[in-house]
Amino acid sequence: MAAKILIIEDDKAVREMLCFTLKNNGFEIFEAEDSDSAFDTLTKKDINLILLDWMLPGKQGIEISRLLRSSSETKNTPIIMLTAKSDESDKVLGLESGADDYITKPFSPKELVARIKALLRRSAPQMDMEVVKYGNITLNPMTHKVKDGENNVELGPTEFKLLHFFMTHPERVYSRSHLLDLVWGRNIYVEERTVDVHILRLRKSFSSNSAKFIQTVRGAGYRFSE
Amino acid sequence: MAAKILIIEDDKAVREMLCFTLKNNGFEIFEAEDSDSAFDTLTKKDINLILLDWMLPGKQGIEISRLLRSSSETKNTPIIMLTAKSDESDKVLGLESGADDYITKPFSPKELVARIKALLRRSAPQMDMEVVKYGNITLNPMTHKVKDGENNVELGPTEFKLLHFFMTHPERVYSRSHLLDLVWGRNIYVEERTVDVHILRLRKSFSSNSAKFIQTVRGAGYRFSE
DNA sequence: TTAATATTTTAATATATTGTTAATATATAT
DNA sequence: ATATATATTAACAATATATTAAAATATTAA
Repeated sequence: MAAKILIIEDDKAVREMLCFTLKNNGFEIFEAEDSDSAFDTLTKKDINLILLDWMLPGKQGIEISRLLRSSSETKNTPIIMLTAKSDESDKVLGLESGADDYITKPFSPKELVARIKALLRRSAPQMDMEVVKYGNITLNPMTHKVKDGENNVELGPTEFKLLHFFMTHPERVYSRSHLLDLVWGRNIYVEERTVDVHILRLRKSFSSNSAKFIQTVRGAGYRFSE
Repeated sequence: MAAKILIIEDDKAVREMLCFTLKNNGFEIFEAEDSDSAFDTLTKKDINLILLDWMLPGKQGIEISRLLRSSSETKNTPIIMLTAKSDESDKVLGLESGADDYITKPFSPKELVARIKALLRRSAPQMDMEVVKYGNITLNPMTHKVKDGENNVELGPTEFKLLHFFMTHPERVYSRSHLLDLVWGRNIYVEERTVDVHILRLRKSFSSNSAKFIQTVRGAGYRFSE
């Protein structure tokens, strides 16, 4: 199934160029030239990724980005910012306002497509809203609740994401740096040992019977498995 | 085994800073201040990643990048470009000429290390992720699990690597020093007798029926065979 | 906004596991 | 029987992970 991409860009020429490139690469494209039509499309269509021009008239770019991040509907939809040439402070602002990646005009179609694919790949697990069960553990991504048998388990956001990742990717071993990439995100740079602490907290949150699923594989990383 | 990184940078101060940072993070560093010494090192050493200053005198940066990409030896070696502050057109040029990532000066050591690790991870051989079977033994590199019939077998990192090597290279005798090279890694010095101990531990981990595959070839080394 | 609160990250330290060596025992070949 | 190679054992060195606590960030509520 082709991923659905929404392009928010006021310049018609740029919009059509993007549209052409991305359709050629097998994506399904929706276009919006301003905030209103963007949110209109977002409520009607199930958009997988947003390409957002940072330079929309009247500081709309940053506003849209923040709105997208605060709405539960679009909270996890990846955003790629299109920035005009090399204003570094804009990039920082953009990433801080919730964009997942940025790309600077002019950019090569190849790079754009590569970044889109990378982002879609990365966001795939988070888009999963199915209830997941493993042993006595039940995790409900919709309600954001976790149960260990009959007991509710309180987890911080990171522990929740980590557990969700493990439960949707059981059995195989992930190194600390893989986990940072896959759970924390790719433009985040933290120490590898940080993972250990979150693993510890996850283990502490569960009964020993359930905690035993969270396994250390010495020299390799961690694994969620029986 | 430490990854080998080649730094190509004409400014001695920058080079030494990079060298210091990266050595502190456990990488093995080689330095070159121009194209010639760079290619000299590349032919002699088995370099895993290249840090290339884009701003080398006389457009050398782009030339080196293209040369690296056209030589079969270095075609797949990841390159990170060091660009001076935010010249966007250079970035595009750089990525198109074959660099895998770029980082803009000034950058934080943490970010640099994170990018290097991410790139090494991506270029790391995914090849030996196949499940291997021999007799009753099953080894799964993805899950890092080993079974002897129905029983799970717990192995330390070195025993795991040694068994994996044997299972993917059966029927042939390997001397102790050959095994040290191939399983432990090159330029690591340990006593040959160390191999014996790991062989012993491997044998102890399995039922006698499976352990018999791990065979001593007197005067020659060890062999994994029926 | 600011203060209060919660969470994440880092760093320091403790603990556990694994790796290496060396000493000794056992086996094999001549 | 002797020399040589491998197996076994056990000590301890080197590494990796677990744990704790404090500092840095982010979030929430007033």
